[in-house]
Amino acid sequence: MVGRARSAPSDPAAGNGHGPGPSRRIPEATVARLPVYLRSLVEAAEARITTISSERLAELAGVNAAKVRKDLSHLGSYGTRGVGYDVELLLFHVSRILGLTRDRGVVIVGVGYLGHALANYRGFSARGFRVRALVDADRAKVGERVGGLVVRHLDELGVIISGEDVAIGVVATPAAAAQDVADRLVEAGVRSILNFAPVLLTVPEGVSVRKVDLSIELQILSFYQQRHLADAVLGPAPDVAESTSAAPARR
Amino acid sequence: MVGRARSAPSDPAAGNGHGPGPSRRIPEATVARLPVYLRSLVEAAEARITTISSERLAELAGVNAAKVRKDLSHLGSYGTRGVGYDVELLLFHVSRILGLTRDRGVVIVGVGYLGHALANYRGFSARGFRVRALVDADRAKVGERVGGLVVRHLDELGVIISGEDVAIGVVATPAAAAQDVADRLVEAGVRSILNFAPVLLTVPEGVSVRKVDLSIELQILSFYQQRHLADAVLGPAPDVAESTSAAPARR
DNA sequence: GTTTGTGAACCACTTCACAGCC
DNA sequence: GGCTGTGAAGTGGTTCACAAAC
Repeated sequence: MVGRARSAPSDPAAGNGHGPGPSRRIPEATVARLPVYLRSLVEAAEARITTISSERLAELAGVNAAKVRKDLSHLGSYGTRGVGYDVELLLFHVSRILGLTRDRGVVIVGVGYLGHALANYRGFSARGFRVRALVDADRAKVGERVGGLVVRHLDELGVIISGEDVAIGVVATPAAAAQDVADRLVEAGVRSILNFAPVLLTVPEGVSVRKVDLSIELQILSFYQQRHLADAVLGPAPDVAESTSAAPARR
Repeated sequence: MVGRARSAPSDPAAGNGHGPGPSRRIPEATVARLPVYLRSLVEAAEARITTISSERLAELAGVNAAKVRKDLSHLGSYGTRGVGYDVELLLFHVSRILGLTRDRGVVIVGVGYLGHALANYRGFSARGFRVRALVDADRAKVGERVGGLVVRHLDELGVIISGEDVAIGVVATPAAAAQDVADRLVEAGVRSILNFAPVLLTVPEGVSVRKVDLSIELQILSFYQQRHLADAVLGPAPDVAESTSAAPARR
């Protein structure tokens, strides 16, 4: 999702591979899994587990153990052979790599049903994301109180972002407004955008966009469901099996 | 996300490559992009464009032209050399492959803020997804009217699913309830689940799960933002450049 | 004995580059 | 001349399998 041009072979920020500090380039696929490991580690810590093997962590995260080890090896060498990983230590390093040691301000643009849901979502604060402002283009909504915040007008975006230390912009507007909102966010200095509108946002280099599109997810499910039905009718191929992101078992 | 164990080389459902009907196995990555092409094609059709090149479609979809051609070639040979693709024809075939020619019933489980947002989301019906029922475990919410539907109790799930022709279940409950809800959906015959709860769902083989996790997306953005800041401080490597899912330009 | 960390093999996907067809 | 469809090459990611470390 977030593309990243590779840097030159001589990376000045490259670490030594086991000391503190981020080591080398972390693959995109690994980055996308770190939050999943983080969640599993938090669960383990809450269950008073102090040490965890790649095998067990893989199970909790729904991936394969070799992948866990390779992923974690990109962060440094924080495991102990014959023992496993110290949960608290790993928790700390994964958080650090993800940049979760400092809080990050979030502004939500668009206070429709989705904006309401996001403004009231508890999961954000748990990981250090603070919703600092709600903004809407509709003056009728300005002044309304939602999730402990007062809705402000879109035109104030610039002031809000510089004043409130906002790092991430969430676009929860209709498709037609999304590009304009993204432009304003970028203009105001936001370099990370989470887009819920079903449109392709165009942003300058250096700005990261991730998109969440309900309708696309349903269409993908529809494809596999249809194909599954076809298999059932025609008879599946000798070893056909459909599994899931959730079910690591691929036999 | 939706894993798919490869079938044996001798696939009985394999087509001939250009006639009607689905041809061979379509790569997962391609499936995930088809909805994006579909959206671009709808836009083109609305703009009265009758023919489109892979170049132009790539631009609209935010990918590279060779990828568009390879992706579309998996569906069959629906373009004309020297001309491009007929928009309506391609629209039809992409819809067909995705299984969007028939409507699909959706049940939303969990009528909190997110459930409300989903129940009122317009984007569903446009692609043939019909929200047929809303369900919640909280009896206080049962009977409430949301988005034109009356909330029913979770215990009625089985009856609702068989009675209303529901193909897809959307889990919009708190994390703690999600696995139980998924089990009930599967039990009732649902084979496609869209999960918004921040937990790993375990489902039997043959059931597809796709997950949408807000908090994970924010954490990924956080990683790239932090890394970006580090670059700025240390000075980027000679040809470092950060781009986006939205910006195909990778120079 | 157990479990990590990692080369090497493997696989899926992307991109190139051009033959084939309009 | 223009654009698709596709082998071939390239890239990134996964999985295997085992030596090293406890």
